[in-house]
Amino acid sequence: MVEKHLLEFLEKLQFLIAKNVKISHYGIENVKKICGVDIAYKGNLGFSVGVSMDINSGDYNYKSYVGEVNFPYIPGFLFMREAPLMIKAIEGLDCHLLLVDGHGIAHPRKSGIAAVIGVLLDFPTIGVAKSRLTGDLVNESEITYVYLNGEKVGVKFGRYFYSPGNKVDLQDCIELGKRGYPKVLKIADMLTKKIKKE
DNA sequence: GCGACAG
DNA sequence: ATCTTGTCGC
Repeated sequence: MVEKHLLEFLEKLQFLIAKNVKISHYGIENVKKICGVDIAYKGNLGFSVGVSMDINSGDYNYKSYVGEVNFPYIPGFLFMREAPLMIKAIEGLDCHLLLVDGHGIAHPRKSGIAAVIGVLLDFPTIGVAKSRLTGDLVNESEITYVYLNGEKVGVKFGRYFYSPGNKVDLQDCIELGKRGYPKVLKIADMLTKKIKKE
């Protein structure tokens, strides 16, 4: 159980993170090496894996980190549960764009886990989620956007949601979404479950 | 009060 | 996320 005053405090931090999110076009068509991070659990143990992949060759290498996780999952505060271990797993990896399992600014306070990690590391990030957290879906010329308070904060391709974390824009998310679910995240997810079995 | 609710 | 076999569908 997490006290109300702590969540209110965390909300203040999220507003500060959101204020520091930089939305600008990155141009992911030029990205050669991309990273992805995910986590799997076994009780209170979290197994996070960060993968760095060469877009052209498909070659990749990864780093993992195991640690105890006690903060509960609370919609809107996922970062408190997963960001610490995710950051540990990806530090040192070589790439210029990081994909995070979860939302970016498609969040009630525009501070999803991909935005938090992007701002803390001052690095380009895009959030890729398997389901909706907030916002309304609106179709506009072949594309499904996620609207929050009259603003486009993400897009949906297939069954996945893509939203800016930091230093990228909606166009980058659209270009990523068009490629289908990122292989680097699929590999991270696979390694994450494999490692927890050992 | 009721429904929604990333992983 | 995780607990879990076979099974319906593209």
